[in-house]
Amino acid sequence: MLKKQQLYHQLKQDIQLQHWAAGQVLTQQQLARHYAVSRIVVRDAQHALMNEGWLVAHGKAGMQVPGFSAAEAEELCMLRLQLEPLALQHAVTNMSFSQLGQAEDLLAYITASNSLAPYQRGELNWQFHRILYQSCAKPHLLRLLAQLHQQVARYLGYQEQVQAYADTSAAEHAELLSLLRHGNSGLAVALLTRHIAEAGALLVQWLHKQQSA
Amino acid sequence: MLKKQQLYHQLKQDIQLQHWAAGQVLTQQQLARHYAVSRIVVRDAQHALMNEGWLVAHGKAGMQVPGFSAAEAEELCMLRLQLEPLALQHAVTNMSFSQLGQAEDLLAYITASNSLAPYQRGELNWQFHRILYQSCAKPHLLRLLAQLHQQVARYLGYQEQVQAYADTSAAEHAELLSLLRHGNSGLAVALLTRHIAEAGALLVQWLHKQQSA
DNA sequence: TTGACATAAAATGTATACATTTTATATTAG
DNA sequence: CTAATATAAAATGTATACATTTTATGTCAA
Repeated sequence: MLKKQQLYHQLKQDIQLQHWAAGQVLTQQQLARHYAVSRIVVRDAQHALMNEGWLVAHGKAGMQVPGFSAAEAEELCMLRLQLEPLALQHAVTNMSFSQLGQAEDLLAYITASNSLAPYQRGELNWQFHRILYQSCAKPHLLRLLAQLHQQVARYLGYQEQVQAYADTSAAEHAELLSLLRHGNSGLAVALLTRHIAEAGALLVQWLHKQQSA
Repeated sequence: MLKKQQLYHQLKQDIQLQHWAAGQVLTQQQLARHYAVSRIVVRDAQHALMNEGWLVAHGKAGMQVPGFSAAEAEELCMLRLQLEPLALQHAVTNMSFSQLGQAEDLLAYITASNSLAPYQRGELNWQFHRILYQSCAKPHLLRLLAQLHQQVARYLGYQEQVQAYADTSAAEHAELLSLLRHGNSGLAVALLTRHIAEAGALLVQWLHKQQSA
């Protein structure tokens, strides 16, 4: 049941795994034949993925698989940098210990599971951040951030070094939680800012190297 | 032809004109019967409007017409405040005189047409701002801003005082263009910030009065 | 009366069929 | 040979029909 969700996830995964190459134009019929579902389902999945940046409109017919660019990654990182510290700032005043606990559980789970696909790791990472921002009580801000992370996620399958960075990231996450638990919100926001900038810089740098190779 | 676009605009307008009241749940069948189109078309229009905040998901079936709240307006304004000065900052370095000219033409048109519906006025206002931001070369930022303005637009039909504020707004727009034309980007960004904050404060204040009445 | 359960009604998801638009192909006039 | 145009192929938009899920209704036992 719920073929729409199924196809949505399948198609997203296949794009990430480069089963459909960047630049390729995917038509409704093509996908409907390939996945053996009706075009209606394909249409819905395509629209959903377009809203999340996994596909881009291509003239009148078909949708195109977008490529990767350092400039885009840099833009996405800049937007995160502009919005996430703000979210945390508004969230700290209402944050509960139960939320901190949730975040700690998730962090423990992430560090424990050492064989995650980049996609899953990215998703869990976003869930961790979202727990921290949740209590900011700004639904639109949270929605924009969710979108941004969706689009960043597109790059994660690409980024081999995620593994190497995972330890640093987890350590910073732990420190962030510690600062929040002790009510040191100023330092927490500063650390978060540095954390996002760092991850973004690594990704952008890596993309530049790829591009020149 | 293109019934989808037609229904999309019609439904959006009918929501803004409160033909469909806030809180009401709109089902596919209901709308399909009312507008005499197929449910497929309704589905597409509903999804598009949901992505823009004109409708919100309502459990498993139907979509709900959202209400208005000062808190939401304040949030939207805060996000504009956080992102638009940034967009202008990145845009000024690449801005061309032809773009400034476009903006001036649009401003002249807006001030000349004195009998615009709130909806049209809001749309033109966004187009003016977008011209200024265009050359920032940050497609995702521009997309987020377009979304934000879409959602702010929902409040414009509501705001009677828009007429009174129109003159102030136009004057500030003119001053903004003047500053940009003379390369005074620092002051331009500062003015833009004040401009957005001002408009937001007025709207929020007005909503609070409405709420208490 | 209340609550659980069976049943009917209604709404949405999905597939197929048809209409329209777009795109590619081939043909012909210049 | 080029360019414009007519024509065929393919893709999307839209409507209808069917399947599944959800929601409301009503009955019956405790």
